Amino acid sequence: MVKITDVARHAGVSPSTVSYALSGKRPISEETRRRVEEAIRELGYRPHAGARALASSKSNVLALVVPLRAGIHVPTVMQFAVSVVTTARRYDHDVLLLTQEEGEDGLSRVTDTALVDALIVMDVQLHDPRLPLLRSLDRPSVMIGFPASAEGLTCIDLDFKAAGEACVEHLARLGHRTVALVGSPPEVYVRQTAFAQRVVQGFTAAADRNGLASSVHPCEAAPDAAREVAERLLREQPALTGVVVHNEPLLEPLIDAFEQLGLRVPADLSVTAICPDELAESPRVPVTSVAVPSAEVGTRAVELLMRKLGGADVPEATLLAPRMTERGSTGRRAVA
Amino acid sequence: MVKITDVARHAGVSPSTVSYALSGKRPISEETRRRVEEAIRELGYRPHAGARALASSKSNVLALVVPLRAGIHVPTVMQFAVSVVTTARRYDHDVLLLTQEEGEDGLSRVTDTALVDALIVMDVQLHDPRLPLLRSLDRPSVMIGFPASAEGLTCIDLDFKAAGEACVEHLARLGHRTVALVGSPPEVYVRQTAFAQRVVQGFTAAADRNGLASSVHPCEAAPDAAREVAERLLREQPALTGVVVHNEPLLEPLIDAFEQLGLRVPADLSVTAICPDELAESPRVPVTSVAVPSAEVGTRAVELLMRKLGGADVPEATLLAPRMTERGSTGRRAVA
DNA sequence: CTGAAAGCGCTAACAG
DNA sequence: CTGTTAGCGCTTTCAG
Repeated sequence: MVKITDVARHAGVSPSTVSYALSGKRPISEETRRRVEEAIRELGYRPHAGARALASSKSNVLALVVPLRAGIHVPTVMQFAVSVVTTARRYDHDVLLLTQEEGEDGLSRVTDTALVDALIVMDVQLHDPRLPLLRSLDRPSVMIGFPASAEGLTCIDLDFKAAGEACVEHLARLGHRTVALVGSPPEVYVRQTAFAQRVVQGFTAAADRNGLASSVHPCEAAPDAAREVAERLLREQPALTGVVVHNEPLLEPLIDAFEQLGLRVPADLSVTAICPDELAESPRVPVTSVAVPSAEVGTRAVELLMRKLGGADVPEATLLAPRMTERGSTGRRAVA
Repeated sequence: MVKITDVARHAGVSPSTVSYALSGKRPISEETRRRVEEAIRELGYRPHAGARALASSKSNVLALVVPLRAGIHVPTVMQFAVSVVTTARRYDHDVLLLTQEEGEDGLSRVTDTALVDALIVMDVQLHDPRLPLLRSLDRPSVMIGFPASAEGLTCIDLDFKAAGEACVEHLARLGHRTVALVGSPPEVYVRQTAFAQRVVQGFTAAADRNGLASSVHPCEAAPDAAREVAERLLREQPALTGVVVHNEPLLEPLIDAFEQLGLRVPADLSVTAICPDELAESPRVPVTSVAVPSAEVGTRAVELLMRKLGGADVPEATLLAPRMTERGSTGRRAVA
């Protein structure tokens, strides 16, 4: 293995000069830098990560905790993870993958052993048991999602309340008077995952504000459930002309179910969704939707973390404004 | 930070004794071990990962390279990753997540810097550009999938050829005489991803062996494509009564398409698939399938790696035997 | 069965 | 602008 002393000797300088040439933490003359760089190239030198971590108290590794549980949309998690890795690399960091399963012990383990410098935690609950731990840790963290109190922590996510509102406002503008929200599976609400509830809040508030009749339906992510909820909606709200779907796997089955029940989208029924853009684009009738911007959330989360690692202050809460794209699934309410 | 010397002092022993108590690399008296363990507990000691890595030349971290490209089934990748992390933890290892995007440089970076002890590489191509690198690396690796030559490397995957055969044998046993394979998107074949081609080989060989008429249809993973290919199949092979689907996202849309074309499954058409079990279970008609056992592959990959890290020899190729589960989508051919 | 001590390879004062 | 040097915290000979 070629080490820093080898490079130093080869370049005719001291090890510290090589180190500084690499880190840029002190000025190096043009000529010296050139010689060092050449020696590094010629010898194929790579600093030893462990030695670096030991000497500098920085591992340049971030931990990413991914959820496993029911009701989370796997491709979204994956896209998020990839975006975290990609962005972390731009800041010369790597990413250690942890599962939710390891729980709080996992978090303290990787921080206490100095394996990682900072943490990104996904799928945060309103009263997440990890909150006290994250507060007490000496290392910075960023949470995806919003707990009941973000005091002393840093959170980021799509503004799901505004997303719910945006969908309803859009439907209201198109003249719809009766709307329904088909939401996440019941267990998601029971766990008090903030984002699901915030969609409901936004949906309901906007409906009330606009004088729309509205109802909310948590729903399992199975095709049968789609059929069921579609039937129930038509039975209970015959005047229904606008639907907001916040349940990724259900989007297509639900549209199918409505069409099989004789409703044309968007002629008879306008459908909007809160979901990743790719998903909204794929159904036969592309769906007007508010994007769940996983990649952007991942990028921004890493950026926040980097600023914290740099000692900067960052806002406790970062809400990404919803971005709605009109596609073919919404239209003006047909006047009876 | 509490360090090993603190623990040693607290327990009235030397640092090396603490180290050995922790690693078990030399015998420790009952009494001493007790005192050390208590000191560790009382002080909340955690060994510094970097210091360990430096002193022992072992980071206890594995790299996992995940693919990003089109045509791969994201939930499968995710499930695999989770199983790798979970299994790695059982062996006291962590997992560093790398994207395919980083390419060969990424691999050499994490090994040269001694960030990781070993590598797991997914989505291996027949003539994967990373093969020479993996061979030259001084650290063990395991590849998911099979390249043209596994000489000097270690590979593991489902035996896709046998899987293709199993599907056809099953259909043949049920009396079907004309079968078709709806395969992965064309780009997957173009990239020469071995698994896709091996399914074709197995499918074709078994069909020929059983005297069945057969055809193969690579297919985009879009619902429209499902409709198209369904129509084409019926047009070109009117006698078709058995279909093998090796294209996860297409499974449901394809069944829908057949049914919309007036074919009942399994009364008129038997459908089998090669896909994760969860996917086969979810359609209205649960699908007889050969499981793509991502979790098992992940577990086994880590186990292979651990054996290699332990200096043991492992087979170059590990083919997991296909496991078929009969569900509702296949039946005896109706005699005309 | 245990201890002393020499590094592992790098960073960051400190000194010039 | 550069060099010297003292650690960072742990593992592992070597010695007993």
